[in-house]
Parts: sequence; structure tokens; C-alpha cells
Amino acid sequence: MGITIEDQRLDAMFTALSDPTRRDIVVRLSAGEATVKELAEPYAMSMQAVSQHIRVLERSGLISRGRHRQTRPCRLEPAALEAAVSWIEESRRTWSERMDRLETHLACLQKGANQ
Amino acid sequence: MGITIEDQRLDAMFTALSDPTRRDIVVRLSAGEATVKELAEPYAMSMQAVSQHIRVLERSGLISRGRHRQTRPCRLEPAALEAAVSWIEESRRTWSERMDRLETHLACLQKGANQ
DNA sequence: GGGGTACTCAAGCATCTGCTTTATCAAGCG
DNA sequence: CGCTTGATAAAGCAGATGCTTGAGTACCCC
Repeated sequence: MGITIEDQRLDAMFTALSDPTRRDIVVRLSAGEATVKELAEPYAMSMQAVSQHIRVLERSGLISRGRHRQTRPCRLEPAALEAAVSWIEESRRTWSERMDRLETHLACLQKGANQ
Repeated sequence: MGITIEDQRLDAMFTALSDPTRRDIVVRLSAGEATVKELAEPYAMSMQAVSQHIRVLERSGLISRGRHRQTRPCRLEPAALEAAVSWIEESRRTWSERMDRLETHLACLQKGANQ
């Protein structure tokens, strides 16, 4: 079993979220759509740099873009965010359940020893 | 408001999860503790390389390590995974709620127009 | 058409990553 | 004691990433 499509999508999503500027863009887009210029405004970097960040987010599927006059409004894609959450949750849940079973098992052993 | 400690933690976590080998290690650790050698076995790379991946995961807080004889067993830290999930969920929920309100608003306008 | 606005493309550059190889170290065993 | 095992440290290298500047491109208004 090699590298799957799903792997590549997760790569792209987590890579996109690993940069503080891009995470900030995601947070700001959760408050509503915005253009590249609007998104670039608060950062101490060129609009081209922000445009590149947006491209990373777009290619990861975390955001999508429309066309309106000469602007390219960006919007969040909650389904992609949900996919990332699902992946993490599965590992977390599996481990936690394992811990619960272990505790139960230890409790059983303890009970047996006391009787 | 500059770069916070929380930002740095999220950086480390999402960076750690952006590599397929490291994600695979996380999945495998969700099934139980493992040593560096055990984790390295299935991959076509040196144990040193895997050791470096594990270090990235450890520094991100996603895993922790013990000492047992000459091994350094790795275990998942579900609390850190939960922190990553929480961050994503907040953005996703905010956007989704916004969409719901928008739909409600549009429905109200529609209703008003029909009457 | 000219000029401004919003944005993308492309090249260049410093830094970071992922991996290698070699060397080192600590723990356990003959 | 020497030898093996599990793991880390350090140095080096090809390729990726984040940013810059300069040059387009597409749209809109006068």
C-alpha cells in the first residue's frame, strides 16, 4: 500500500494549516468572504505573498474562490475542514478507547485481587 | 498583537501532521505504544530518519516518550490532538453558523416578498 | 484609448525540510 | 572486559517553502 489520494489531500490540508498567516486567513474567512486585497491589508508582506498563501489554501481545498468584477473573493470550505477534523478524531478516539479498556481491565484485576 | 505561544504550538502540531510518514506514525501509535525501532520497521528509510520524525512529533506535543531499558517507547498525547481539532472546529462552526443565519435571512426576505 | 485597480506570473534568493552517512553513546550480555 | 542493540548527534545535500521585486493581464471608469 503506497501513497493514496487521501494522503495527498491530508498533506495539502495540514501543510496549508501549518503557517500562521494561512491559519489567520482561515479564521478571518470564517467571519465572511474576502478579497485578496482585503486579506493582505493587515500583514507586513506584499500582496503577491498573500496571493501565494491563498493559492496554497485553495489547492488544499480549504477555501474556494469566485470571480466578481476584477476581484477573486475567497470563501471557506467547511467540508474540507471537517475532513481534517475527522482524520485527527479517529486516531484520538482509538487511543482513548484503548486507554479506557486498559483501565477497565486493570480495575477488574484489582477487584479480583481484593476478593 | 503578535505571534502567541498558542500560535507556535499550532504551528508545530500542523507541521508535524503535514508529513505522511508522521501521520502514519500517529495512526500506528493510536493502536498502542511502540519503540523507535518498531515504528521504523515498515518504512523504506533509515532508523535515524524515523527518529527525526519522532522528534518532530514529540516537540509538537502530539506524542510523549518514556524510558525502558535501552528503548524510548512513544505514546500518543490525545490532549494535543484535541487542541488541533478544537482550533479547526471553531473556524468551521463560525462559518457554518454564518451560512445558517444567511439562509434564514434569505428565507425571511423570500417569505416577505411572497406575501 | 489612457489610466487606475485587483490580481497573477515569473525569477531570484535565503532559509527550512527530509533524508543520508558517519560517528557516538548508553544499556545489556557473552 | 569486548560486542551487540536501540537510539541520538552531527554534517552534508537536494529539493521545497516563503518572501521579494518586476513584469504582465483583466476589468472598470473617464
